[in-house]
Amino acid sequence: MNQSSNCDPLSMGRRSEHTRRQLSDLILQAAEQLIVDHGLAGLSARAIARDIGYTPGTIYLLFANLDDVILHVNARTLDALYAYIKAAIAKERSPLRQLMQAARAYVEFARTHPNRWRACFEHRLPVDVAGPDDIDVRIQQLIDLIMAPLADVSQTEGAALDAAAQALWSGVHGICILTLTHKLQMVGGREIEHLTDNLVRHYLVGLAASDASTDSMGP
Amino acid sequence: MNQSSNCDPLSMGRRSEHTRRQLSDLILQAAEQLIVDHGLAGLSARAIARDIGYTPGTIYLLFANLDDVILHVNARTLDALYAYIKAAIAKERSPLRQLMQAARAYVEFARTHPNRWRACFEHRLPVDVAGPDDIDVRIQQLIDLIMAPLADVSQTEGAALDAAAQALWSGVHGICILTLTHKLQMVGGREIEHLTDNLVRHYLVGLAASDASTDSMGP
DNA sequence: AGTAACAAATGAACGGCGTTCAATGCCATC
DNA sequence: GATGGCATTGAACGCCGTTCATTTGTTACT
Repeated sequence: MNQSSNCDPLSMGRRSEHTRRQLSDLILQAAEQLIVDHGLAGLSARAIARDIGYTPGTIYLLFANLDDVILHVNARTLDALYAYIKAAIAKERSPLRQLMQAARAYVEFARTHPNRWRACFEHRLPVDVAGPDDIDVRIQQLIDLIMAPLADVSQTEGAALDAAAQALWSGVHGICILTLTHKLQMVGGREIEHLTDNLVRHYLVGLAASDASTDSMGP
Repeated sequence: MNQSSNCDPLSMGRRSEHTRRQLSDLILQAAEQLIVDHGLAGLSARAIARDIGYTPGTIYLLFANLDDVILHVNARTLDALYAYIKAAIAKERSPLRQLMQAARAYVEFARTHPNRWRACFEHRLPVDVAGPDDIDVRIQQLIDLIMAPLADVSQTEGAALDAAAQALWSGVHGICILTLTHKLQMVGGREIEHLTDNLVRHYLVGLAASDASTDSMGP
């Protein structure tokens, strides 16, 4: 009656040379490699299938559609980005340096993995699903990473702190986007790191100055 | 021998109900409308042809390919954006207010024409043509718009001024991107305008403060 | 051993895409 | 009227995402 035997339920498949989990990983790895090599535009179900030695239909046994695959790849990328920034922050002690290093880590990740990074933000879902999916949650987690040091540096809290974190993070993001897509003419030796430092430093100075003059009335 | 007659060379066409120029405009208008209605993903040669009453092949008599069409639509969009920001700046006198209004105009344009605006930055060319095309030139013109007031406010010039303009403009751009793509959780009543004001104001304060402490030694 | 049951995987098919190009149709001219 | 020649067509190619009836291989039970 019951299917309990000495073989685990995961290997119940008939022709399966791979567990569902293994196959799922294969697909995601192949998809990620295609994105790395040729960008989001280079991703196709047929290309994935070719690379893993299956047919396109197999992908649809494990994922709802290609968007679903992309979402999973992007989730992995954002996890890696999260870990990278977290490590960068952990290396520093002073909140100010933590913020600077976080920004630099973000930029460096985007520059090291341009196609994976861009896929996270270029991928446009169909009109549906306004609800915050996995991706949006992960992006919020990225922003949360800088909340603590930003609170220290700016002496703000609550909504003002949230706003500052979002503004700062968006700003760095904008620099990455425009630089990676070559929309900014980088004349001379000015590099993306300089722009990032410029933005973060001046923003933080201004933020601290504004707080000092409005929030705290002084001791 | 020569084709000179009482009819202008533009109407030499045989079955043509439209001048090449008219037909080109028809195509661009239809393409723009498709982008407005359904985003870049909603654009296709067949859809354009259907809307203007021609066949897909006709498009290729006037444009090299669909990318070429998109490039032209984007150029128009950036021209409109340029005019919009320029008008916003012209309404103000003080450089600081000019910068704030320029940022707000940018945001407002992106919010009013989200699909057209996004098309300018989502469109990814094939690996070729690194050379600065029309689009990049127009983006540089946008940045140039804020150079004069920024020079006033910041008391900087040369490379430092360029860097400040790029950093500030990229920051506002990043806010637009993340907001329009709903990657930022906009909790409470915080809106994109508040974020923009926040970024611009604090950045400018910090920029001016840094200049005062480094560049000019003070009278 | 034989067989029934069943899941894994296939591959053909559908409609749509960008793009090309020989063939067609229309017009101005001779 | 015949002719030359360009504007336009529409069929075709090879790609795409996605679906699903069919096949195939494995297990479980007789």
